[in-house]
Amino acid sequence: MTRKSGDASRSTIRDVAARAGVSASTVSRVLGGEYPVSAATRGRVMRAVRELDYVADARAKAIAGAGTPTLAFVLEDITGPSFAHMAHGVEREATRLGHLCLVCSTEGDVRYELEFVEMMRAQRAAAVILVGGTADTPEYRERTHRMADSLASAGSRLVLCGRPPLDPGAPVTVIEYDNEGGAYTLVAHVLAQGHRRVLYLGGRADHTTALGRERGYLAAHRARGLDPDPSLVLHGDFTRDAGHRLMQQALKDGLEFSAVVAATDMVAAGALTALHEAGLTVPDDVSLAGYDDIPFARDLHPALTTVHVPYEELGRLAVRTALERTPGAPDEHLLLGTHVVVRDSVGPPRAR
Amino acid sequence: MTRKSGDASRSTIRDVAARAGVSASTVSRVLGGEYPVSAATRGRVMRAVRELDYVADARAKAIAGAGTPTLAFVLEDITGPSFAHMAHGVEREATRLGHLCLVCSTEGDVRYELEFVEMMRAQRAAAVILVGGTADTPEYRERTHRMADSLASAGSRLVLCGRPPLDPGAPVTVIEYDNEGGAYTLVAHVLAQGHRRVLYLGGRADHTTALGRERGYLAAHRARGLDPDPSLVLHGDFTRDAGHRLMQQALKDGLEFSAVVAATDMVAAGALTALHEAGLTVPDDVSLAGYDDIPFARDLHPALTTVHVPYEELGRLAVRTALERTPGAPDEHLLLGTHVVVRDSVGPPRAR
DNA sequence: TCCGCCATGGGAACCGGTTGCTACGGCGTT
DNA sequence: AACGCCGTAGCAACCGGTTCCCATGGCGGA
Repeated sequence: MTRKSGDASRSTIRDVAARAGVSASTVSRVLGGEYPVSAATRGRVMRAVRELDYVADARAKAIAGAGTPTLAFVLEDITGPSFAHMAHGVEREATRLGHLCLVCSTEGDVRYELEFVEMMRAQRAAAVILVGGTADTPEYRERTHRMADSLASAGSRLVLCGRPPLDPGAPVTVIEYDNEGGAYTLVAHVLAQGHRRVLYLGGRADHTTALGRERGYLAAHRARGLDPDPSLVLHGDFTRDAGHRLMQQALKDGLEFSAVVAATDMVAAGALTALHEAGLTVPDDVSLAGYDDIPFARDLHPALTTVHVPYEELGRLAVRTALERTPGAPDEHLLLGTHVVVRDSVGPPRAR
Repeated sequence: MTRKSGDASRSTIRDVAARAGVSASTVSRVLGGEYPVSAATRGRVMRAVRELDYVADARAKAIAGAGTPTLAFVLEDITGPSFAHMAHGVEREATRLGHLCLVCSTEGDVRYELEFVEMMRAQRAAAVILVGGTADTPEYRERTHRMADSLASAGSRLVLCGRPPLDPGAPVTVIEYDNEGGAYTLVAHVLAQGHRRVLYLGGRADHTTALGRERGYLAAHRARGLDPDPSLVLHGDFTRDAGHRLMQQALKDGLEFSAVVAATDMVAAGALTALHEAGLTVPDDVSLAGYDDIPFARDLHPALTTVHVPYEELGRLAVRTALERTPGAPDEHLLLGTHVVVRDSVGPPRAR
């Protein structure tokens, strides 16, 4: 059992003090660096620190007022590319600003969200960031509003990142992107090619992100004086499997359409495979578009026309905005723009 | 400024005690739930808690011995699909076991790793999990060995997840998968189709993961009595862009090969696009294989033959093994199996 | 040579909790 | 009616730090 030297499970500041022959306050000051300490004393202390391999307990520091601030983010599933990019932005900016990051995923079970936020409040997180869309229900709004109040009254802050605002009055920072606008532009582009029956492969029917995109889909139709056939909007979730399944079903049901807009690049990928499997070619037989512009999108064949969303920037802004906020200030609400990336998966409909 | 009720920035247990007309210890006991308290007292305390919207400071609890344990993981970039899946496994298992998760990403800058681990040690994390491969240098091994000792002597534990062990003697838990074996089987499969010149699109030349796969590539050749042409192994990183660039370059340089094995599905995706752009078809003109089996792989066209790695399981095992470990026990080293999933991107070479 | 100041280090209170030990009061026994 | 027990709540010590405030000692200046 000859471990380096400090084999006592954990040494405290008093152990260091004893070994250096000084008081605990002196050790604290040496480590703090702000207070004048003689070179000799500093040397003795540092040696003791090294010999004991001592690191001050961050929790004790925190409680005493010093200590690294912490920030928390909650998302549904880190595995989804858009979530991952937002998380990445959050994490990068947080560590740039010297914050630690706590993370939880809810696996889509909305009840966990409440629980997690409560834990984060107990951790005295400087901000709690809810990343990505969610199922929107009156109960959700009310619950989340309460969380926002709780957090605010504890000097913390609730941030909605990639999720629409709650009812006005909730003390929240909102960083979202123009979800509906992106879909609108994308679908307008598809319609401009001459398509009249475009299938929409949506996410869950009550999901804020899916709904926003669906609204854009509908608005683009109406703007052209078109009345979209309700039977052309299908719901699933945001996975490639959902896209695959939905597309197969639509084909099997003999739905009539000349273009497909998927709620997500992932969904589009699954749909594309189903199309291929059915012997259809894109975009000659049917056009296909996605949403998110994940790196993979250009490697599909044909390269996927999609909407670019600045996910990472979204995450960065979420933390920056929340952390730099002055307590009295009005609630911020940022709306980032999106743009469609035209690649090869959308073309004119086959002449009939 | 009429916020709910507790607009004082944060209420302490003593505030609650005062409001309920009891002592702080009583409040603690009511909240703890283990100690007998009369119904009347409990009621008064709970009311005060509700009115003040009180939550006990988790850091203070932790320092006092109660408190939620924490676990930390460090990875290069959450944005990579394989990292994301491991992270997901870690996070899920950690919360299942009632642990909080701290996360840091190093952005490939290995120096951060040390810094982060030190912070995690200060946080008294129950375990620190290093997720994914890394650049392997003598300095890295020595540094990491020291981290392991530090952590061990503080009652914590260093876990290597998806990364090979250090020199024996380092107190580490290692959960890795058969990186080399997977590559061996995959390349053997490619060679069995009759290919003799297969291009290897590798990651960074000193990266443990890239190297393991490269070893498998070489071993498979040798097992067949083949001596692979060194000019056929190219290095980049694990992104689709690297795959795209490397493939373009190889084509431009007039390298001769009938199959391509990419270090990663991402790399394969970029390579596939470059191949398409050059007017080549897969697998008729050239075969292509990847590694990782990310969900997207089957949506490439043709569907990608690749090696499946149980990433999520890897993450889960990392935390379970580390947390369930009994202090005296010998160091664990788990090696998970991989298997190749045969899809449509590998075929016999074109008859010449 | 004496005085006073400043540099330096220690003591103790405090951060916000938990918990062992003790004291008190009400109840059931005999 | 007196005794004793038990259920309940409070005091105080402690977790591991930080920091305010004060004491001490060495030095320079007059």
